[in-house]
Amino acid sequence: MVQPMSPSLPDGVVPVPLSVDLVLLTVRDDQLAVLLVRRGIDPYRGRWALPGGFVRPGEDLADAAVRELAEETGLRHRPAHLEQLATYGTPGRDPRGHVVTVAFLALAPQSRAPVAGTDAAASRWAPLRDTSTAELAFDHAAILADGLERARSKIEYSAVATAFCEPEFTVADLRRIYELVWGCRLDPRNFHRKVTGTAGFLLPTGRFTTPDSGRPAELYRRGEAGVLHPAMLRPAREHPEQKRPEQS
Amino acid sequence: MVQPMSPSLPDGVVPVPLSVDLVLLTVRDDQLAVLLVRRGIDPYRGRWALPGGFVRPGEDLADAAVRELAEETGLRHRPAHLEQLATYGTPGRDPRGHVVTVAFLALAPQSRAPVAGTDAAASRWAPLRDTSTAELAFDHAAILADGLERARSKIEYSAVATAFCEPEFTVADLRRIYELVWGCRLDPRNFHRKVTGTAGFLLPTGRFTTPDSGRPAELYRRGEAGVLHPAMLRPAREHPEQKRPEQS
DNA sequence: CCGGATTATCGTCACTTCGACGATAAAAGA
DNA sequence: TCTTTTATCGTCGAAGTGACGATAATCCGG
Repeated sequence: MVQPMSPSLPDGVVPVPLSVDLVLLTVRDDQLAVLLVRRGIDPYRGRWALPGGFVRPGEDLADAAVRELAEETGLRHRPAHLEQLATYGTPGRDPRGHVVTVAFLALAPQSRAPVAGTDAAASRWAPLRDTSTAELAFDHAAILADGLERARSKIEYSAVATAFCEPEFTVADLRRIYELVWGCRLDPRNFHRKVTGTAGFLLPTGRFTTPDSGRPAELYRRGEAGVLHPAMLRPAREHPEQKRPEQS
Repeated sequence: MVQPMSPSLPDGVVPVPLSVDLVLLTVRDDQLAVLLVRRGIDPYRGRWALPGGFVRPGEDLADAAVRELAEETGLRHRPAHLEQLATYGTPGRDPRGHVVTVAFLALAPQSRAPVAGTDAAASRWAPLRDTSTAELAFDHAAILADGLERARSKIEYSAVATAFCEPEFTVADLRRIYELVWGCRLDPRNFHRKVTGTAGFLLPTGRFTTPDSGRPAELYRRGEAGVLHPAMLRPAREHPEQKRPEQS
């Protein structure tokens, strides 16, 4: 019996189909939105799902996520932020058998995330406030909920909220991100004090916006600081009911 | 052509061997320690590694982690805390080919984690302060580092540090956990104020220890609160050099 | 029984940060 | 000029924290 150069796997190991799925969030039309694709094949044909697909042999997980995103939605750019979310392997989550999926959370500004490439009907930005997540394929509603919760908690203590912003943005732009992700209103004066007072968070450019109304605001770029210390405090929910920010 | 009852996978999907690995931490002999097992087969035969093994068909990931822990080390109890850490799938991390592993972080008190069952030489508690992680098999040194960092950050804002403790413990016991996990000294008075002042963190039992020296301390149980708000603050490192707590 | 040693617990105080909110600045438009 | 709008700066009390003094409750050795 010939031994291969590299040791072989133990007997009885049953490999499993492994996929990646993405929760890609952006802010679009003053709403937090998630990218969905319409499934063209069974199971769940015609249903909306998170973009994703199967990992190829020898492919890194994050690479597979970026590749699937490009293939399914034609997005050219890497998302501004990409991190692993969790792995879902509960038996029965896929009717085709024991399929395990590694979910990623991605954040991108609207300018880097136009939906083009494949046909427009196959993918869309779903605003989160009025999307019924119950209709998503597989366990994607749960994955989306986990991704949202990760995003909500992560902007508390890190600077990833800038991943939603264009390269240059105002303090009000950033505040709107926090308000939409958290679903609450923030005091403009305290928010301004917090973000401009944290060393390394924002880099002033010296240039200003020319708004239709109101005083011009200074433009900033992301700073080097990856963490916020102390953390930005999410206002406590007074009531269990979801508080939404008002639309302008 | 006969269609099966459940839809089949697309052509070209190559399944991947999927394993689970555990970073099981405990406090033992006044030191933070991780459970390691000695590999009996190639690759890395004879090297120390994190406990783990391959996921069986139709098996849930967390179940696989608990099963492997029981099989390899004879631990009878579920760890007091078990959470998914991350999934590692970089090509080349396993010389046998493209093996993807889902890592878990587990915390347990020493009383629930004696190493027995299989032979003693096959598993051991490795104290973290003087263990060379460079000798671990596969990419387990990186997984261990990620698990440690997760534990360090998670005890800041959650009550999982009590997972290291016996059912009843003193404030000093809990403080020692924080000191060992963070590798620093904490002020006993401020720590006491913090943990007893956070509603729902600790439940007083009314009973007391009978120590060899010093005033008796009250015994507490874990409370219902899963989160600490505001968070317990980890002292800032003044210097990049690692500060270790002194031994008694 | 009386200090000393040891550890637990309570108090104090200066400092920082935060939430609430008033005041001012810089633009557009009437 | 006056109002509107938005951005930015200031102020004040409440709460949390780090540093550390004071007290309490147990040992042990005289």
